[in-house]
Amino acid sequence: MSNIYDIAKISGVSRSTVSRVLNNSPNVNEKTRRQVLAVIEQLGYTPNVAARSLARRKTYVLGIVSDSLFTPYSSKLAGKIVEAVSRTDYTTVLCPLFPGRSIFRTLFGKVDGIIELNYNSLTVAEKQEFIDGGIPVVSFDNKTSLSAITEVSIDNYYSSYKATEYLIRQGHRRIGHIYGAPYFTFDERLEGYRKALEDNGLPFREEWVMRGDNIYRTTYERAYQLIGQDLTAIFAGSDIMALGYMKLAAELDIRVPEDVSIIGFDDISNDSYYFEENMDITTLRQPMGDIAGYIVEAMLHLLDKGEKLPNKAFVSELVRLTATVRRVGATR
Amino acid sequence: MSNIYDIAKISGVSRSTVSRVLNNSPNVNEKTRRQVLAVIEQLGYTPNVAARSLARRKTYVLGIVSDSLFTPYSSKLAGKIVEAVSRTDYTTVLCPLFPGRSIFRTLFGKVDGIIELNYNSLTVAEKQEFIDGGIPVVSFDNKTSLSAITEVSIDNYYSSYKATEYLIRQGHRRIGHIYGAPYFTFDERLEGYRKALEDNGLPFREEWVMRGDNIYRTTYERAYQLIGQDLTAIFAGSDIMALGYMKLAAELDIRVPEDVSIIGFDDISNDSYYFEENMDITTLRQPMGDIAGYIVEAMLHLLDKGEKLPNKAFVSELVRLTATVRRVGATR
DNA sequence: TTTCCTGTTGAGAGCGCTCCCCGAAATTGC
DNA sequence: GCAATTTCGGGGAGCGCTCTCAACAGGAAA
Repeated sequence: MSNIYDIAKISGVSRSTVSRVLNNSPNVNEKTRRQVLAVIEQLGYTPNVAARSLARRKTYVLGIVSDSLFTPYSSKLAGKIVEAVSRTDYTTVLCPLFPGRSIFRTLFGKVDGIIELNYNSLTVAEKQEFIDGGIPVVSFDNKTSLSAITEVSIDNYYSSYKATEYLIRQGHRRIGHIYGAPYFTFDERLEGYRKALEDNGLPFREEWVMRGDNIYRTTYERAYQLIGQDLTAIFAGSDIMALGYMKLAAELDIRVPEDVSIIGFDDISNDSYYFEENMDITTLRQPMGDIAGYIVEAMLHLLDKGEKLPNKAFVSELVRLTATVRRVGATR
Repeated sequence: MSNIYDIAKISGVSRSTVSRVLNNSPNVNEKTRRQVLAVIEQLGYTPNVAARSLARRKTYVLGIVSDSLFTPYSSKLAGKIVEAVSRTDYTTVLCPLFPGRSIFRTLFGKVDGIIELNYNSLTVAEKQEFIDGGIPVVSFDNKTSLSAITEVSIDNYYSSYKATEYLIRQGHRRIGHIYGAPYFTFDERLEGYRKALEDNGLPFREEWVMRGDNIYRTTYERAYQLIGQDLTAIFAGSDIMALGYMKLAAELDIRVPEDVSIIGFDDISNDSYYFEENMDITTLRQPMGDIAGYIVEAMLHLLDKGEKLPNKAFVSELVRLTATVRRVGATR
């Protein structure tokens, strides 16, 4: 491994100049810069991270904290974040949460910033501890309203509004909803549904809203409540509930989408081994790449400029899944 | 953040002694050690990783390389590995594979060791490059037979043997198999099945082996081949194929396990949102925790002692999944 | 008593980089 | 043509640690 001295010697400048080139300082002659750059390229030199960290008193590590990192949804987002971060000077480290041990103590001095992925992975007190310790926090899917934190989320309300409106535009008048669980995500989805009906002069009817629990099986078992209502469309708070409903529909020879149109939420088509190719369902897909990009951007702003980017809620994209959906082909 | 000087000053010794305590060197008086330790504990001091790395010329980072890290199976294993590593002095970093950029060049100098997760995530040449560069490699589910690499895998052969034997013990005589794809994993599973039959005096019959492709839908479509054979049990090369078979069986009013017993492979019950509670199926579950543990142990041996631990193949555990299987309750 | 251990401790140098400060060279203004 | 700037490059110190080497007790051996 070559170091900054080698580069300096070969290119005939001092190590200070090399350092300036590395950190593209403006105070270096264009010719000198090119010279040094050439040598760096030729030797395949990369700055030693440890030395740099030590000198700059920064770790260049971002911690990704999540209480359920290895679920399909989280891991997909985590993957995108890792990828986005790897294009910067930073690296990421996934921090499993160990009960009992203070997360702040384990991480303080080891990371420059914290990215929190799932709802309430960290308590408000823990987040505050990081902020007080000078470690910026960016949260996904959390609503703590700590002013120092950039909060990134899904615009459940507007996404649901759009979905419902889409159904209305298709001519549907009797649209049901499957509510997930008393949790802000599902509340917002319900609200979007309600508002869209209202804005389009359609009544919101309690008996058209099935109170579910975001579980496939239970939804299937209780979906008869909705069947009797003679609905022409269902907007489900999540894909798994949409699938639960569809299972019952299939048994009753109710065809989708001929007899009833379905819109789900979250796009699990890539996660489920079980997704049927002959299904025809529309879902709201989160723009994971954009979300990850914004999370990282917000973190860099906090880190480099000490400046908070505004909170942002991403609107999900309405996508139709038909026989063309791809399935995870993994062996196991 | 306090440093080694602070600790030294407060406990009235030199920083060398503190360093010795930190690295529990034997050459330090028991009383002094306790004194220093007390101060460390009191101040909540943690050694600066960057400084240590710089001085020791080690990064204390292990790279996890995988071409499909964020699939349920891989991420589960990755999670266990991250957890196991976090109990050591090392940390892990997930390395997304960027086509075009040499993985060696991106990682050299940044990691002390490489853990390769999926089959052929790295080419043999790439692995060799790491080894030549002094970076040890531990591979999961790879069979390159590079002598420097500790290869950890599933004992597909013996696991399948056990599963088939289990069926035979249950009294089954007409046992079919669903083969996944021309890939060593499935070849070994087929072999185990064949050998178990043979050892128990049962004939291996080509028409009882369905040549599948490890895809749910396709398996469902082709499973009729097996139905006509009047089999009493099926050993499927993977759970998704088992499920595909079961779908057809259900349509034909063939009950599981009353009419036909099924054993799958890999235990996707925790991954699939769709797993039915009223299913009754047996599967071969990989001992992920043990596997991760051994991978990390092997890596530490390579790192600390420069000594390769033997390759190891883990036998899967035969588990019966019934209504009690837990489903991932995640919202999305 | 002197010498030699052995156990324990301290001091120095250095890991590879950044950043501050200062001087030399190049450029500008008069 | 000379002084005043500006631009550019070099050297020193230091980030927090480890590691080698030397030193210094105090006890055992001679």
